[in-house]
Amino acid sequence: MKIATWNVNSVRARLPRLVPWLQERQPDVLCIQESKVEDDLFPREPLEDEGYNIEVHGEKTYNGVAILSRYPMEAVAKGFPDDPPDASRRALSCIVKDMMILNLYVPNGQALGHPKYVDKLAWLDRLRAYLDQSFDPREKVLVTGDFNITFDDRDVWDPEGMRDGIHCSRPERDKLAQVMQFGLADGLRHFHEEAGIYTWWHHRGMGFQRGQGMRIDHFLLSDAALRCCTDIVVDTGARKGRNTSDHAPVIATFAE
DNA sequence: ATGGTGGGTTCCCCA
Repeated sequence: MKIATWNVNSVRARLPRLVPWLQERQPDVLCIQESKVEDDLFPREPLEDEGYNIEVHGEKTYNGVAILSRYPMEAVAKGFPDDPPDASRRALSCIVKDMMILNLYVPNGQALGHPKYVDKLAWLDRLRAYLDQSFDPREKVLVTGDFNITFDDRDVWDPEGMRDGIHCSRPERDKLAQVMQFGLADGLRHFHEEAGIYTWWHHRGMGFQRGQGMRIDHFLLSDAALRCCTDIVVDTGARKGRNTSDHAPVIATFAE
């Protein structure tokens, strides 16, 4: 089974890249972030035509998550249990086969000290509480999406310049570590230790062409999920050329 | 120190 995550930066704008990518890579499940569309305007038909069931939790203009799955999705849950009705749409979970999947779009945070940064840290506390409340670390649990946080210097093209920058600061990394302590491992690092594996590059200033990126899209796996995972790779090919997202997809493969 | 690009739907916000 192949499970992928991709911040598409608008699912409607990305359709001309997304549909051929699905045909080429044939993931069984795709977790989408930044769909940027209300649920009743989500482009269901061209994706259903590729053989996917679709669950959405979106909003106008900003944020939004969705899951495409060739297998039935059960126990679908939208947002956090304590979300107010107007909360930004950032979390969507379901069970596929025996895997609990949680798809996240973690707040960006903008800059250290910004009110959005404070919100980001608080949101990560609520994520940990949600895991404690609704997930079982002894089961196969897969938490994926755009975390907007790097783990360490290997994930950053300019670690010195970014030392206290957004996505790299100590408080963000500490909050991510707190989430991991639920019983989750950084899946990609189980297979690939080298520095310079990135999932995001700025659209500005030829970031991708210059190799100026960060690894901020992750697969966090419980022990049981990690045991049946055989590899996790970034599909940098999807970041090449025109009309791309600023993120590349990440693909995890599991033994059946 | 600043700006550069891209998406949405704004007369600017967000990443």
